[in-house]
Amino acid sequence: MARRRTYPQSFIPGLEEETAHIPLDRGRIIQTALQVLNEIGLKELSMRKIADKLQVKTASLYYHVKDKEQLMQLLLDKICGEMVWPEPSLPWKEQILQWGEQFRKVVHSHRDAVELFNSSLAMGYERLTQIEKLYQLFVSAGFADAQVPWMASMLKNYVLGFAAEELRLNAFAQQDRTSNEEFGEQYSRFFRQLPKDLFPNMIRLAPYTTSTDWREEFHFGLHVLIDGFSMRQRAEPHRQ
Amino acid sequence: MARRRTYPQSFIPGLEEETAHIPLDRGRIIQTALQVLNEIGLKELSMRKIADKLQVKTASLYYHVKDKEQLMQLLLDKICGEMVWPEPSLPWKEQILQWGEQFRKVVHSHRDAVELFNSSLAMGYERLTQIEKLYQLFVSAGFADAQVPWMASMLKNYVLGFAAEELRLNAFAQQDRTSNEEFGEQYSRFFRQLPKDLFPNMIRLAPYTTSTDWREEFHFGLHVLIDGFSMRQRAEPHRQ
DNA sequence: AGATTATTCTAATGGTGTTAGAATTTACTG
DNA sequence: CAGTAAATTCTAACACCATTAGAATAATCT
Repeated sequence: MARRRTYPQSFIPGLEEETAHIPLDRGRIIQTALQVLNEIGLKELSMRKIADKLQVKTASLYYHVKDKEQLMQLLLDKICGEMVWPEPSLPWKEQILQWGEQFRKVVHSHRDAVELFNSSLAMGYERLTQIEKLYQLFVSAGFADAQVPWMASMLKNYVLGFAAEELRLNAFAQQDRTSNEEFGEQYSRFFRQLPKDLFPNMIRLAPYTTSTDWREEFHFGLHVLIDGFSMRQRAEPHRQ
Repeated sequence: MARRRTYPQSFIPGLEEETAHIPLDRGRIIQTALQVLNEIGLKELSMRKIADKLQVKTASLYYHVKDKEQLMQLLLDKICGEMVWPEPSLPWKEQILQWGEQFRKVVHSHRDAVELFNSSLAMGYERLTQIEKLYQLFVSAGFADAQVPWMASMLKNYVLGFAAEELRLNAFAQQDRTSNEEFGEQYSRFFRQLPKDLFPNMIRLAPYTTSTDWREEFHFGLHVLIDGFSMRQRAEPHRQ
């Protein structure tokens, strides 16, 4: 019914409707913040830049959001909402593999999402749901109650830690000379210049660390965890 | 030989020697920064506060150090230097246990050391040494070359991820009402107020997550990793 | 139409990392 | 010892940042 504010906009007939300022709300702030995050990264993300993109003064954000910290939590929860769950009818080992892949995918689909995960405790709705489903997975697989949160935490931390390392190396590769033309070359040169008597293993294993197949390494770790878990299974899975 | 600067100091005979300003250098900056870090945490740590504690203007730091980032790297490397290594003659599984305990100890002995580890690639001398020794451990245990860096990375990330969660919960407990009188109470109330139909597992398992024996949980995870690793051992350990 | 509420803006505060260039102290040399 | 060169620290500023109080404006309701 009521027309929204047209405000400090030069009057251009016909265009008036499109360029009219629509009012702020959390959803729009979160959405825009996520957009800016993907463009410039967490380190450069500021309230000012979010407000600028919204064509709004910085202080206006604080009517809809308490802190920058709270906004980051909301961002994180929004990201968690994109998680896709493995089919519960699958064997638990297969479910864990898929859970890991999906989680890694989510983390990768937003710049610096890892640091967002590592900067706060899980309290948002989507994030809690993620944990709940993971608990359900382990419980259905027949693990002891006391160990379920532990294993869930391990799995979550594995994916986050792995993704963090991936991104660190990626960031390092791009920050350096001439984008990423011949990165592996320069990175392995760093290893070769190390004192051979002090770092024999690092130098010998350099080929495996300088150019690794991330996907293969990721699955290797998942299987290590699955094997370690399965040795602590107390009973047959009771499919409910 | 040459006397150091006495500079803008009120002349008190006898005390002159003690209160004389000693010149800056990297070592002293790092040492003081580490001290300030333990007092106020990484989030509050600033160049200004480090300089203040050194009774020096902020800009002076930049003659001895390029960035804040570089200073953080130096801090991290200094911390890594405190690592104590397990005896190589021990069985590899025992070595991994000890390595994990020692690393966790180091991380805990400096406030927010975890975030320091997660904020940069390993390039300092001490940090590289840490990795080298870990590689040596896995190599001696008879693992395939290609897998050694992967397993080392997993182990390192496990300890860091675990410590991060420990500290997050700790920080949350203290930030809240009236220091830490009855934290478990309030934390478990949070779980009880969740919708029972959406988070059945979280609520049922709350007792295990609200008050966990950190040491027991930590060892549980280490053993999970060790078991997972041991299934990929290709040969007998060749004790050199 | 007037009053009330909801939302946004103006303007300021106190913090941050960093730098250029002046001032000063130290080390060296004749 | 005097004078110069180098090493080190300081002054002063810049451009950011998160956050807030209170004025100004828009939306809504009576």
